Amino acid sequence: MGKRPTLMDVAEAAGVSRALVSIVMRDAPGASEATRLKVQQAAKELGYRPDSRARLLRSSRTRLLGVSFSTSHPFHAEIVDAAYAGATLRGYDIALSAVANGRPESRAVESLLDLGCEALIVISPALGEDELAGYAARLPVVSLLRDDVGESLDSVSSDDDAGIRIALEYLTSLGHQRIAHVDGGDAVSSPQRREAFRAEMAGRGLESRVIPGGATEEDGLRAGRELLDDLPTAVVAFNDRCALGIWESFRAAGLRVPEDVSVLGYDDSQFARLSYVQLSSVSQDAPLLARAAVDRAIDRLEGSTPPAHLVRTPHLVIRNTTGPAPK
Amino acid sequence: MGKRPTLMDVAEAAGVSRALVSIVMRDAPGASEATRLKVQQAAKELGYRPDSRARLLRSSRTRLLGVSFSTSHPFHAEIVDAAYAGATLRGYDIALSAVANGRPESRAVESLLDLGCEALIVISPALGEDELAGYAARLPVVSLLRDDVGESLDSVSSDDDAGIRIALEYLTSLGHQRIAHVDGGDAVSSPQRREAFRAEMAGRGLESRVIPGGATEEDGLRAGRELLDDLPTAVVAFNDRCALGIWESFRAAGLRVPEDVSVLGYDDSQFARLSYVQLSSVSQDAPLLARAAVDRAIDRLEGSTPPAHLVRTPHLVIRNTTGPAPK
DNA sequence: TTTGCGTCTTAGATCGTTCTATAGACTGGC
DNA sequence: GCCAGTCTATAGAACGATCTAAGACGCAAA
Repeated sequence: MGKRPTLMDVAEAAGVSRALVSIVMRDAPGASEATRLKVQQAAKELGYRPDSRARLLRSSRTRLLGVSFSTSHPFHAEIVDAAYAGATLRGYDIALSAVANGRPESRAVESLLDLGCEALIVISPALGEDELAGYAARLPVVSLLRDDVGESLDSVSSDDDAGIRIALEYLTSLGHQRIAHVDGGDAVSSPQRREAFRAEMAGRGLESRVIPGGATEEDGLRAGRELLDDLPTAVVAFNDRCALGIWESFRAAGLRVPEDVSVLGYDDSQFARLSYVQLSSVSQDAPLLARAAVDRAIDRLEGSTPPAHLVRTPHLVIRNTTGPAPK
Repeated sequence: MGKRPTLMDVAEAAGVSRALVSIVMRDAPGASEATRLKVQQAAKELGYRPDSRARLLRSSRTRLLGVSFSTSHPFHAEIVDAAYAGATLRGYDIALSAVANGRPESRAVESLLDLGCEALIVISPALGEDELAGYAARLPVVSLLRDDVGESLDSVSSDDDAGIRIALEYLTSLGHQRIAHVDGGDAVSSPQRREAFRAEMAGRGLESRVIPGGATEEDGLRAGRELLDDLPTAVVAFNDRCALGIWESFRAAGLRVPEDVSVLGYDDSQFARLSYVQLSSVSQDAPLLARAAVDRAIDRLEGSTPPAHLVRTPHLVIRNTTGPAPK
């Protein structure tokens, strides 16, 4: 297990100075084509890789974006995926830190800070507004999927009001009047969507019915059973997983979806897209949100724009679980 | 956006030298209780956090374990979760790198290398044996969930032969004779499980039937439809997601599970555990595997044990999708 | 007073980079 | 044939920590 080669080793092998090797490795101007080749050759032979710790330490810019995500939320993985793409496109790199069992968000964020990230993207932060502001005083922080984070942070989120509105426009246009909402319990965007549902229903002169739910299939299942007593013609779920639970409870009761009752999800997650599921859903478009968050972080870093709260409008993806209201 | 405070700043604030602050921050011997308190106080007031880049650069040991995982595989998230726990328990930290869309495994691994990780844990590596060996020549590499990686790497995997054997022991004990296997297509452990199935069935004097499948619900759905023509009494799926697809296809055809046909999954993933799913499954116990991989990496690092191939025996989790063979 | 020996503290080198300033080596214009 | 201007190459100081070796101090023994 030999030591890894350093700039110095390459310099000696190529018969030039350290600085010149550095110049070549960074593709910086100041080296002739001939020496460039010679150095690159030597570097390749030694299997040299620049030590990012040393590199990051010296250069004031690290070009590192920190992303904290949760292992228990598959949706986050889609975002991480898109964030990588967006960052490399703009010449930045991404450092990942997970919120896991026994590893609180604060720990995840701090480890990113120690790594020397220049900006932070926190997905669905559960931290308090004060703590977030504390971090935001030191570097640009973008909250993804949550917007009530105070004025010192950026946020990129999806317009829940619009999402619910679109959903209800669609359902009422299909003739639905008795529409229920299964909420997300104590999940992050739950209150927002619940209130949007109430307001929107009221605006249409319809009676709103809200059942306590949650973010998982289990929660949906429970809520769905509760709905059976007095079946609505359509249900708007807090998210897709919840919708699947609701659907399952209907199925178990011998009801057909969408003939007897329509079920609409939220998130347009991979679950919704499965060929045998084909759940109609309100799409937040994770990749788009991720790109927006990355761009926001970099813009804050490079320009001196003030924090902004970006809101994207979701759109409807109609599949097989919604249809005309039963007569 | 003020600069982050350094050791020097703390030293000045506390009226001592840099080195002393370093000693206090590391809890190293060589400082009196009085100065300790004074320094800690000053550090807290300035909001000082040691710069891990500088720290890592100087000290030869980084105590950093690199973990590469895939964003598209929810199962990996469970492993990452457990890996964090295992590493902190032994005083190590974890650096994460994802293989994502447009970010190949080699890139993920190299970024971990640049970060200064002392050992690597690669989950279900898709890299060639040669490339893996190349990395293994420089630092301990543990392959998780794949064991055909050559002699220079460690591997921690689950005994697929035993898993399939346990599954068939169980099913035959319930009276099943006509058992089909839906394989994983070109997924990593697929050939292993397929051959184990063939061998085990042959050993029992039963005719084995193998249907090409895959790792997702879609694949299961397709395979399940194929099975309908000549229905077996039990199906062993490549994994849980595949099993769910199979189940779904049976359901669509009006068949009851497990009364008409038993369906057995593999992985005991979160999907299998869902209350309305309750899929019987062969459990690989992700947390256990993750812990084993972390321990393996650290042992290699600290002792000078040679690479080993650890194999854990999976166990059966019986839920509601398997039952006695129909008469 | 000097020496010796802990304990506490410090200056200075070091890790592998990047960056600034400067030294040489050419060109070309007059 | 000399000076300005460009290009290439180098030395040496950062970056923010750790680590080694040696200095300052107090106190007991010679």
